[in-house]
Amino acid sequence: MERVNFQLIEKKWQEKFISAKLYNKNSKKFYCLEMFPYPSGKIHMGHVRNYTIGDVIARYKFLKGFDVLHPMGWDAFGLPAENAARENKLNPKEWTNQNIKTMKKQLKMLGLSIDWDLELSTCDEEYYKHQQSLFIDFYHQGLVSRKETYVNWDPVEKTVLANEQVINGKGWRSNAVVERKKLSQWFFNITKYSNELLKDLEKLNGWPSKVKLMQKNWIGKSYGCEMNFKIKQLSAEINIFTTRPDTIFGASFIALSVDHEISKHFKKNKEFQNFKKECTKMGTTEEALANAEKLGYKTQFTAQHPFLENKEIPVYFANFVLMDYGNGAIFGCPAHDQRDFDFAKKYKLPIIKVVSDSNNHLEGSKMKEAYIGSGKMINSEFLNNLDIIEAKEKIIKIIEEKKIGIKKTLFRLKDWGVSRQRYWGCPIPMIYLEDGSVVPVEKEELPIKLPENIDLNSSGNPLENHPTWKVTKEKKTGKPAIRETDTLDTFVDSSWYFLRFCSPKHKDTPFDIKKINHWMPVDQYIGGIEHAILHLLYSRFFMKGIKQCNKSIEYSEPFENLFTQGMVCHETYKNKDNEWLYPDEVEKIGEKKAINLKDKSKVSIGPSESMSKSKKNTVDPEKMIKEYGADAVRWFILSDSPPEKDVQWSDTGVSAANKFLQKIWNLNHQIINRKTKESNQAEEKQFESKLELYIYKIDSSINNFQFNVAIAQFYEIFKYFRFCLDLKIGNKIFLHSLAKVMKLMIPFTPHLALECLENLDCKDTNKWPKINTAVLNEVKINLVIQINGKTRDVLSISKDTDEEEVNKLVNTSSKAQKYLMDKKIIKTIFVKNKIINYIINS
RNA sequence: GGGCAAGUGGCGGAAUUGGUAUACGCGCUGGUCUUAGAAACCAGUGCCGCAAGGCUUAAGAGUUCGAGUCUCUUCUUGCCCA
Repeated sequence: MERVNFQLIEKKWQEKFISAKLYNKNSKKFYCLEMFPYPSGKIHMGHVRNYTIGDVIARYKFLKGFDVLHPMGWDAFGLPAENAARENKLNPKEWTNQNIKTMKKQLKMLGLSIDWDLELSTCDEEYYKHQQSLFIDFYHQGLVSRKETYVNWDPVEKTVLANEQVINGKGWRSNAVVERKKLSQWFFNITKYSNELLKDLEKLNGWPSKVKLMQKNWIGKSYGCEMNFKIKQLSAEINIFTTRPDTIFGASFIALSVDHEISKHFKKNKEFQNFKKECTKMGTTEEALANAEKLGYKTQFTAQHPFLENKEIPVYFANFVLMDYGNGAIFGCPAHDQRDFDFAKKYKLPIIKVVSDSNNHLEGSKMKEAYIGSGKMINSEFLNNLDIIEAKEKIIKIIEEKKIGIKKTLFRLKDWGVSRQRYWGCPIPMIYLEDGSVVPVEKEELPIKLPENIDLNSSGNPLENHPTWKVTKEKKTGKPAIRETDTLDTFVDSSWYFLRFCSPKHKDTPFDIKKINHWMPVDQYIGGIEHAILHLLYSRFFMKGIKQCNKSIEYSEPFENLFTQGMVCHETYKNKDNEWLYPDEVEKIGEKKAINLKDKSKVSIGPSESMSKSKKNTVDPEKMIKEYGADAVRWFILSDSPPEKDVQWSDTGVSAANKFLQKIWNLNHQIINRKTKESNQAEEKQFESKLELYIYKIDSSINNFQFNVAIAQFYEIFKYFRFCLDLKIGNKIFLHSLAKVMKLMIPFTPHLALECLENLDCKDTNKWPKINTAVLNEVKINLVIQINGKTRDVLSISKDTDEEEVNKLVNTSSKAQKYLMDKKIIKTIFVKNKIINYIINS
């Protein structure tokens, strides 16, 4: 058998793929983008899957005649570089650049059709300089502001933690109990676009509905009203917000945030101050608030119920009310809100039922939990008998008429806090003057560079600790100033990189608007589902913000089509001491049995999970490429599962891929050396039309992102080729058909396909074969004969045979006649090209 | 607790969108070749049955000439939000 040396042909073709230009044909554009990687060290199988899928699409579209933009870059800022730098005594920049070098080499080994001339890295001054410029533009447009908010504060690391860095209320690294701390932070005012971000989701027909739903829920539009409550003991009003004004007659307390302005009356109250301190020990996530024990501090104040003259409602401070929700004040209706219910139970407040639950007629005082479903209003004066939606509308109308409140729309979405007390990020281009004012730096001063000599070993903010970096002057006036020492959240870096790719070397401004208007929006964006909310939402916001700054930009949504691929999984292994083992430390000796290679002891096999370093269930792509070849790795990662679902990595699977590709190579040789004695037109025609059918199926499978189905078709095609080798088919037709199929292979296994095509002396390797739809109709189809809905025989007939003809053919089917003999046919159902079903008396 | 998605052989999965269920791959079984193994090739492989045939898409019901696909109920799993 002829065998191919994959190492050799891969090297040969990869040299031609470098800086692959898939454009300049001046035809329709196609921007194919995969989410760029974080340069963590080496590529992992998740990258292999992501970039293989992208490469199939890019190469396919190119062959289909599009001008394809297919760039790659590096999401290069971020905390791991600082941690690694501390451990390895390396500068974060060096560490990052080393990783980029390694990973770039590895990506090239996969044979991707990437135009490396467009490469960018977010930690390059040439990139972040423009990001600082965008920040200043946003600032001038009112899209950036500085606000005081609560953050998760790690008292040991002396830094702010993101929500995902808080694990069980403790810092992920220090393990210290996280505190709630008020800090002045920079924000992007993403909430200014809440409505557009929600509304424009409807335009995104090429997005998975799952992702759109997640974004919709995240933005969380709801409506309710503001309402004023008079405080009896003060000449003051409390302005509350509620989404359930219909439950006003069930109100039994008012709960305030400890930061509500009423708290000024308790400045000297020790008990209250202790309570307030207690509240700061809680995290800020919604989940933390929901799960925490509800605590309150009762004030001496009471509020007048707006509709019940004789009713006064006690006022509490409560730990579950935050200033940034509504106005830091709510009214509590225990019967119909679980948090309020918990609170009322604890402080023995009345529980008044105002919505009837038709299945459960319990008194409020006997309820075990809040009822939050729908129903008719009860105990609610003029709202009685309305359902809750009608009641809500009616009460808001009355509140507005009485001028004690106003209808309001509320979004769950909060402004995007971007300040990070970190070194390895984009410096925020703002300065603080001595008079207390905060101003942006002049654009000609950009980039504000990170200092090279930095101490990362002390706690606190490294830029703040730097002896000289923050000391500066205002350019215009020469007045002394202090730089902002926080850096930007790395999500900012990835919120506009897709724009920079359109003109990555553009000097004076972040991008060449003409280029953007040509290439944008991204026609196909491909990445992990884990970015369904934040990255994609921030990028959508940036696109809208950038459009606000540059009116000549023609697009307000960055990603036309989105594909979210599943993860790569592998079994997990543990040794007898319950420690994780890597797959290559283990030998499998059966389906569910494995031994430790080191000492032959028993290994327990755990469930297959998403590959992660912590569970050591990873395989090294580079090793796999060296062992089986890049084409086999690409082939396997696409073949085993639909791309949107998780895939199980299997060594036997990739080895099978390698064997199959060898067989294709061998078959190519067989066909080149094939000699035909005679040819038969009918057989040739059948051969050609069947191939057309396969080509058609592969084409539509690629279009539908069903790469696993496309690959199954290839297996069938080559099986069919082998079957036809001995038929009376002229070799010219064979060679021509083979070349066609090898072209279809280019997106999947570019090295092998191009090498074979070269051997076949095929010149136009940049064109997808044209599908001959006329031939498709000449293929024989299978028509099923059913009797009483059960399949009894199958007819192989030409397309569009009519009922009369089919009936005649049924008469020749002995299998069918067995059931039809001596029986009366009551009814016949005939569906052209599909089925004939006879209903008989049985 | 709410929302969404999904459940098909030993395993990964396919099914022209209501028309032959189990394509294709892995694994397994038998055979050819070989001193032997590996590789390669050929055949078989949902379940019951010697066979004819019957049964089968998480479970149950319904609509239909016909349901993996549509509707309802139940169960299970995954993801997101709480």
